[in-house]
Formats: sequence, C-alpha cells, structure tokens
Amino acid sequence: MSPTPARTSRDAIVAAARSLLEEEGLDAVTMANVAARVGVRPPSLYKHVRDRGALIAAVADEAARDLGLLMDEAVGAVSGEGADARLLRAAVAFRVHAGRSPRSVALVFAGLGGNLQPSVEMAAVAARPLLEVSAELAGPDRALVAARALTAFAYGFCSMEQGRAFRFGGDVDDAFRAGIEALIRGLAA
Amino acid sequence: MSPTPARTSRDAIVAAARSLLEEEGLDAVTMANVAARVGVRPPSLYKHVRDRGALIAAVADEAARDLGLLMDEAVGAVSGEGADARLLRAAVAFRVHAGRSPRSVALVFAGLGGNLQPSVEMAAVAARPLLEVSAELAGPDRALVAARALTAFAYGFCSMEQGRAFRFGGDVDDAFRAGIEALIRGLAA
DNA sequence: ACCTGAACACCGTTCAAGT
DNA sequence: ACCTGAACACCGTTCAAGT
Repeated sequence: MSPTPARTSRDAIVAAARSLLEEEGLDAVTMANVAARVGVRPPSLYKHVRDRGALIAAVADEAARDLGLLMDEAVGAVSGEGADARLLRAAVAFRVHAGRSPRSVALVFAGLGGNLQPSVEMAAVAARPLLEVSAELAGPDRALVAARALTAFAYGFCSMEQGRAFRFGGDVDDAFRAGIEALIRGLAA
Repeated sequence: MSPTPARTSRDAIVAAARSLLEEEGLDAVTMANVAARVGVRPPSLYKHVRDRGALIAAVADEAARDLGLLMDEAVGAVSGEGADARLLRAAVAFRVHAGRSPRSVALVFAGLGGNLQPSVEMAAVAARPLLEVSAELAGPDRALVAARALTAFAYGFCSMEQGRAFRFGGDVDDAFRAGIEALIRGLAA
C-alpha cells in the first residue's frame, strides 16, 4: 500500500558497492556508480544508507563475515593434524583469499585509507576460529598474543605482496612459507 | 632573466603534500590544498609535477628515504650485541615511527589505496640495513626471506594497530614483543 | 617561463517537488 | 514512502590569456 514501492534495497546497494570495490577499487565506489548499478539515481541511495561512509562500513562487515567463514573452514581439524599444521593451512587459505579479494582484505584490516572498519561483533566472529587454534598452539593465556602475531604477519605479507612491494626478486611463495613456519615454531616454543 | 620567476618549487610542493598527508590524511592532499599551502593557484602546480599521482609518488619516495635512514640508525651495532638484539631494536624503532607517521608508512608499504609506490631505487636504499642484519641472523642465502618475514610482521602489526584493529583487549605492546621475538627465534633456528 | 581565471567533467550531499 | 531533478560546494585537469 506504499505510495511507491522500493525500487532497490539496502542489500542490493551493499552488493553493488562490494563488487565495485573489488573490480575497480575504492575510488570507483561512488554514489553515482553504485546508483547506476542498482538502477536508481544517486539521491535515492540516501533512503537506504546514511552516507558513503556507512555504505563502505557495511561492505567491510560483509567482507569480515566471509573471511570468518573461510577461516572457520580452513582451520577445521583433519584427523591427526596438530595445531601447527592447521595454522599453516589457514595461513595459506588466507593468502589465496587475499590474492583473489585484495581490496576487501585491505578494507577489513586497515580501513583502506578511510577510517571505516567492520563492527567489533563481526570482527569477533571472524577472529574466533584463529583464536581457538592459537590457544592449542601457545596455550590459552597466550592465544591472543599468538593470534595477533599470526594475523599481523599474514595480513602484512599479503598486503605487501598485493601492493607489489616485493621487488628484489626471490621466491615469494618460499618467503611466505618460511615466515609463517618460523613464526609458528617460535610461538609454540 | 625569466619573464616571471618561479613563485614556488617542486620541493616546497612535495613538502606541503607530505605535511598535509600526515596531518589530515590522503583525502586532504588535494591540488587545491597543496596550492594554498605554497601560495599559488592549483593550475600552477602542473608546471612542477605531472599530476596528483606523481606528487603522491614523490611523497612516498621521501617517506621511504626517511624510513631507510631511521632503520640504518636503529640497526647500528652496539658492542657485543647479536643480530637478534639488533633486529628487536629495529622493530621497536619501526613501531615508534609508524605510531608517529602512520600514513607515510602506509603509503610506503601499501600505496594507501592508490597504486603509488616509492621507486625501486629508493626501496632498495631503505631495505639495505635490514637485509644486512637479516643475513647475520639467518645466513646470506636466507637473508631476503628473513627480511621479508620481519617486514611483513612489523608492517602488518603496526598497520593494524594504527587502524585500531586490535579491539579485544590484551596488552598490545606485549603482543608486538612476543611476536617479533618468536619470529626472530624461528628464523634463526 | 611561470602564473592565472575560466571552463569541463566529475564528486557527495541536501531538499523541495513529484507520484 | 520512495524516487527525482536541481542545486551547492567541492574535486582534478586543461588551456588560452596575461605578465
């Protein structure tokens, strides 16, 4: 019975912003581009999201949720596998994900130049799987410290790799593997 | 004898862009803001820099040079100090620097959303001190791998810290120290 | 040789007016 | 209740015109 039914939705808007981010970068996530993708004029977006910042924060939240699901799966126990082997698998999965969706990963961890972040709740969901295996590796009282170190390394490495910061030759796959193994070894000791 | 002497210079322009970046963020580095700081109209800037991208790349180069000088100093041998202790000092110095100049650091390592980077030459200068101590720690043939791991951890950690990504409590200083020590231990083994 | 105002094609955002 | 065109204050960049 509404005078005019909604011609788009918040979900469609966030999805359009998300694909724009991944395909063309944060600069391409303009209200004009998003509006065009959902078939509406830019001012109409403000009926569904507060402003561009809130839209990008919503994208960050979705990206964090997906990352959490991915980690949950990657970390799943395989018969007879120790915490070290499971963390190595999780790190490799994270790197593959970062290679496929570099801008989403940057958005989740560093806000991509803006000050937007996922909500604490979503961050907690995304972090849980890693925290559990970290507790196995380093003990419950050092789980947070270990998870932070592993995340810092993996995110830092992939962020630099995607930003083409490794420009002195050498085997990048090797550096990632050696680094994560050294860190896991050091944290378990 | 020039018809009109230059009222500004490339150096002054880059310096203005740099302070704008650190004080207000990359979005504030507009041609209008930079021009106002050097006392000129925006179109005049194009006589000194190709475009905004080239200006930001020049800022990245200066930031990389400064970081290299800082690392060179931090890594300097103290009597009887091993490679592990020197790397720990370098990492702590890097973190202090990242706390003071977070946006410059982000620009050097990840391009800050744009695709700008320091030149390879400047990156090589900035990386040399770390590579030398890494060779001491892990042996010459593993120096690059070790330096990459240490950089990835330190940059990732500080980037997350500055982006307020550590939101589950705990001692962040402790996490940094434990992480870098674990990594150094693992790389030396 | 450098600087300038005017212009162009864009932004994000607001708001009164339509349906 | 949602969508729209028009408007406002901004961008980066180009260019002919000034000195």
